[in-house]
Amino acid sequence: MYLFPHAAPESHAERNAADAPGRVVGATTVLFHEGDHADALYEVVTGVFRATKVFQDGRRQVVAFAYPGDIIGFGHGDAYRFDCDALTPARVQVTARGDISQAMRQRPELGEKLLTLAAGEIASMHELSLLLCRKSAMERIAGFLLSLATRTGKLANDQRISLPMCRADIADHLGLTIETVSRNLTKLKLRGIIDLPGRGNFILRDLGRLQALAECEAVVH
Amino acid sequence: MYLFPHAAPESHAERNAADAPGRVVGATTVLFHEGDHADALYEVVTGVFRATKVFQDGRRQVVAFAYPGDIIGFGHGDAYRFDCDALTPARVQVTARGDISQAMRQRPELGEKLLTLAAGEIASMHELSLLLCRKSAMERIAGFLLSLATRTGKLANDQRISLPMCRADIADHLGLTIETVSRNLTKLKLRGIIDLPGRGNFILRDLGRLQALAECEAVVH
DNA sequence: CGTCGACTTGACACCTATCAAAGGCTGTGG
DNA sequence: CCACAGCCTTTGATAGGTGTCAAGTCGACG
Repeated sequence: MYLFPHAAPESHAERNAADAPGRVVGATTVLFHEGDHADALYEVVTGVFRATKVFQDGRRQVVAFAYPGDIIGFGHGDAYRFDCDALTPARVQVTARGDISQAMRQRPELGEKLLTLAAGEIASMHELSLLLCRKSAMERIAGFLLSLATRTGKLANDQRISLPMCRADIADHLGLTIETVSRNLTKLKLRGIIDLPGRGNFILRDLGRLQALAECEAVVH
Repeated sequence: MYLFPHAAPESHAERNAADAPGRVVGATTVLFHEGDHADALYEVVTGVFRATKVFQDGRRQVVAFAYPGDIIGFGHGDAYRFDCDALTPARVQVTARGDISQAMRQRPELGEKLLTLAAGEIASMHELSLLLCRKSAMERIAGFLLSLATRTGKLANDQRISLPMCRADIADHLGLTIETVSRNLTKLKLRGIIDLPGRGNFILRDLGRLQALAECEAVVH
């Protein structure tokens, strides 16, 4: 289940005996800030994380949402390129970079595994760029909801799916505004394609029509 | 200079004795199609390649342009996820996946190098998603021109920079239309920020103002 | 010189951003 | 338990940007 079950010694500075299955963090906990020395990889065990890039003029982009099984920390040089914090209470497996290099020398097959994981990250970034190139807001939002359903393993009708991110996060992820996101979600609800039973959730009602709106294969990973 | 100088035996099916520094291909040569069995990595030595994803409804996205030093073929599973062809005459170093696995077992440090390259690919996909999230067409186009200047090592005024892709490629890369790309390039020319001396080239005239346009919105009609 | 494709330019409609205000949920304090 | 404050979300009106359709220009090539 874990990427490096033995790679990180208990004596590591960021560990303590209590968090055996990984480090436990609360919602809003910051894993790292842009510019921090990029010295670790994080494997999400439970919960959802958010990676955000803030521009000088105050605009924001949510580069990615990380779900259990995702690795956070690829694609940075010496310093992290964006901020990362937890949207929900969560658990992460932290592995120092040095430990990874060492482990790879001892277990060469680990390199291939890591490369596969990095390839998965590249694939999901491809998916995001495909989403962002869609011209209409409805296509992007439909595609986004489908990717959430897929990643949570609930790609079926009448499943309650968690929506841990706020409208602003969705908007900044898709290059839209809060209002446009809200309007289109309402439209989907009025058409009977989804339900919005309360904050933080939605329910798929007509998967087929949602896929038709997204109008492409909704393959994530 | 090359990633795997010894990894691929001369007897490999896709090799012949004539292409010592890599395989030579002409413009419009197709490296692979979407759906092909993904059995190789390609390192661009010279020339420019284009990775395109075509949707059922005929719309197209140019996922990436690959310049010398870039690796093509990360981020696919068993089958390639998009098409890839050459925009110019080019040379590529082809390495079979099997050779890579084998080489990694023999030289563990190669795994780290590959991982670094994959990280670079992830970083450039992040850049693309940042571009695509910009709301205005001018910001995206300015950012795209700057990335071209950077990648060709000509990030300075009065340098002639090759623009091997057509307007449609740029448009499909940035989620815009041909007309919008054309109009904004013309606007940049009228403002004296770039020159368009002929097809397939542009010249940076005012790097500072182009960077200002890419970073934030300063629209003067 | 003529044809063809790529590019440019123009007119208009639609979609989305923007500005504004109201509604609803949540947590806190009385 | 209720009232209130604050934030998130929804909804409305408007304007501007970009897509769409259409025509015209430029350059390459036979």
